[in-house]
Amino acid sequence: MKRKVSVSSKDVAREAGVSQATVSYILNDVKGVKIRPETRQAVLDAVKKLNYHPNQIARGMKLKRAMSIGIVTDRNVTNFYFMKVLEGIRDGLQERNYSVNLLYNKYDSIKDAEFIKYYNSTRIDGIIFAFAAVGDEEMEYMDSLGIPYVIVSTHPSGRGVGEVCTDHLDHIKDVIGYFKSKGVKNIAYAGPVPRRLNDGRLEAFKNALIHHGYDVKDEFIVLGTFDNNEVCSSIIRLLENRVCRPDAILAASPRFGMLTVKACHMLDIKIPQDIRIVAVGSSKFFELIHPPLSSIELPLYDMGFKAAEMILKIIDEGNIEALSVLGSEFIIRESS
Amino acid sequence: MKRKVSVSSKDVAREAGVSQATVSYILNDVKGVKIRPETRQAVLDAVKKLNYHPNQIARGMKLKRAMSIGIVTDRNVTNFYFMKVLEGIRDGLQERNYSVNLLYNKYDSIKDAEFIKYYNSTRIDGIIFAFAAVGDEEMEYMDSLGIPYVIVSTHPSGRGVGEVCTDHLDHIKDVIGYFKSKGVKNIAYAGPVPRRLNDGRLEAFKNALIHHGYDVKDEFIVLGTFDNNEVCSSIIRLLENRVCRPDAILAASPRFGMLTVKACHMLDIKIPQDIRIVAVGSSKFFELIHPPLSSIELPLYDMGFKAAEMILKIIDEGNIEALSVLGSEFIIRESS
DNA sequence: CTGAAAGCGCTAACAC
DNA sequence: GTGTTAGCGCTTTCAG
Repeated sequence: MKRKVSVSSKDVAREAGVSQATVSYILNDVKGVKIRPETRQAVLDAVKKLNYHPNQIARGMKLKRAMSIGIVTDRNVTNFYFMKVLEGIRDGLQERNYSVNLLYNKYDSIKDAEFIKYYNSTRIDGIIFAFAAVGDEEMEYMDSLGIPYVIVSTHPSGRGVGEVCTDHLDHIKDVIGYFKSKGVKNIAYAGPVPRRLNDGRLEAFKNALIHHGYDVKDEFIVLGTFDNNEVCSSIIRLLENRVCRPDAILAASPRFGMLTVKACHMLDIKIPQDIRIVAVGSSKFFELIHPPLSSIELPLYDMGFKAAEMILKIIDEGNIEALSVLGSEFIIRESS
Repeated sequence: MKRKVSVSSKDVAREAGVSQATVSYILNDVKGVKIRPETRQAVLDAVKKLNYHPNQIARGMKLKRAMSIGIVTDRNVTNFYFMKVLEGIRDGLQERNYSVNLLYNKYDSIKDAEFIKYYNSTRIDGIIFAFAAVGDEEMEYMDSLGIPYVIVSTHPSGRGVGEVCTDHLDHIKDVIGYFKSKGVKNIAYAGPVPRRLNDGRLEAFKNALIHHGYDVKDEFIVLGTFDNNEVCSSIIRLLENRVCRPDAILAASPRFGMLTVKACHMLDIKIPQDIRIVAVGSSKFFELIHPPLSSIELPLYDMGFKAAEMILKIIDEGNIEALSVLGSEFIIRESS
């Protein structure tokens, strides 16, 4: 399918009786160039009359910019997190007329990763990693090539630059405090087996227990896998513990939160009467179950928006902003 | 931040001792041009040595192609549907080296919709609407401009071209048949108030009832809004009906499925002993609740992949393929 | 088989 | 204030 014959700035220039340069000056509001009002008006009229749209590809070529940012994610990312962050990214980039180019994080060697190729071939000007597993090796490689990038993550890498994350772990203390205020005696933890060194959830939990004067008991910590059934069984085992059953559980992710509720349903344990549950993280399904699940909500949209601002700043100015930490919020629903 | 000085095809040509044209021929595998093996090898070596990557922006300019497809969605789309379709689209486009440009479906007048602007300024070569509300007006406008587009939707527009959808409604008959085989007497329906003429869910339900010899009873049809609490209350009212309680429910969407289960939990109704539930649609949360929810699963990934193929075909050949209908599948879990 | 050269639509010195 | 002009990096006739 052929594109309609496109009208170029040359056509506009001819129509308005000025030069191409003048058209460019006016349309891009170039500073330091003064244009007579009637000239400007003539050009604007011509633009409208001819229905002219600057060819961004040509513009990009001249400026050596793609006007596009690659957003890379792992394929198995929690949809909700990613979509929400994406919304923020989108809006942040949109303000500056950058577009979102969706990429996946799949490669054998970083050298032939898709996002590297895209950068090298000028299809994107920078990269935002949204909940993608980026290791030191990757970051060093990108640094060595001078590729602008920003990481948005729940587990900051600790590099302290080009990164946006959240203080959700700090709120675990609030949750434990809340449990305590409700007279809870035994608090359990259900979360994934830590797969990264900087996954601080379990540690934050333990510290919060100690902070509030609870003992840390290993039998109240269940670490689960990718397999939902396995996780569910583990939680059931925890809850069937006859000696001493926990009367509160902190679930380290939305998935573990849902599965904890599921386990309770299976055992006919009443929430929150028999057990209180709070999940770390956001999901729109928390409201769709009974009872609605309390949680530490992440500022996902804002994280995306901030990441967009950051990457553009890096591209424009070359200086990398410090780690940006945005605030999470402990939302009490009916499960706690 | 400045890009590293880029190496161009000119550099490669010089290095290999050939002309730019030859480099282009070799790298693009231009048919009808025979290259001597040693020349080809020399160029390939030079490419590797200089770490050359063709500038896609320049290429796009010459070819009058952005090598990018705009994916537009409503902002409030069900994440899971969209993400799954997106995966398919992504893989389909990737094969042909097209990239995914994410756009939102927000505008006052179609004339200044973002996706129109993107097309006009050569940032995208075509559009895939993924679960976005596109009306006749929009389609006519795009047709008049000759903009290539494809619609992926659960409710086909009936135009019969440039569209991919699924036969999930046909499986409603299977669900009712399944209920019947289990000795179910009263089947209820819970779904959203139809907002589009081509939303055939309720009608498919009624037809399926009749087909299997059930009566259509209005008091067993609950139509809900965006408000989850309202919907839940409506379903509870349905279930508290003393005269005659349904012993099976077809939920017309994942959200309604979840809310139906929630209502049962609130009333302590046992699933599937007291009531059987099946939802229309896909969600990864069906496995995270108790009991796991049976459903008619949509071929989301394949729909996306197909849409990608279709849009590229339209762009390349200008001819629009007929409506493509992909198969859904009734999956029995524990709730039915 | 390979090279020279034109030009896609735009921006940005540099002239006037 | 506005016009002239030289490319950006690529593809593609057209010559040889």
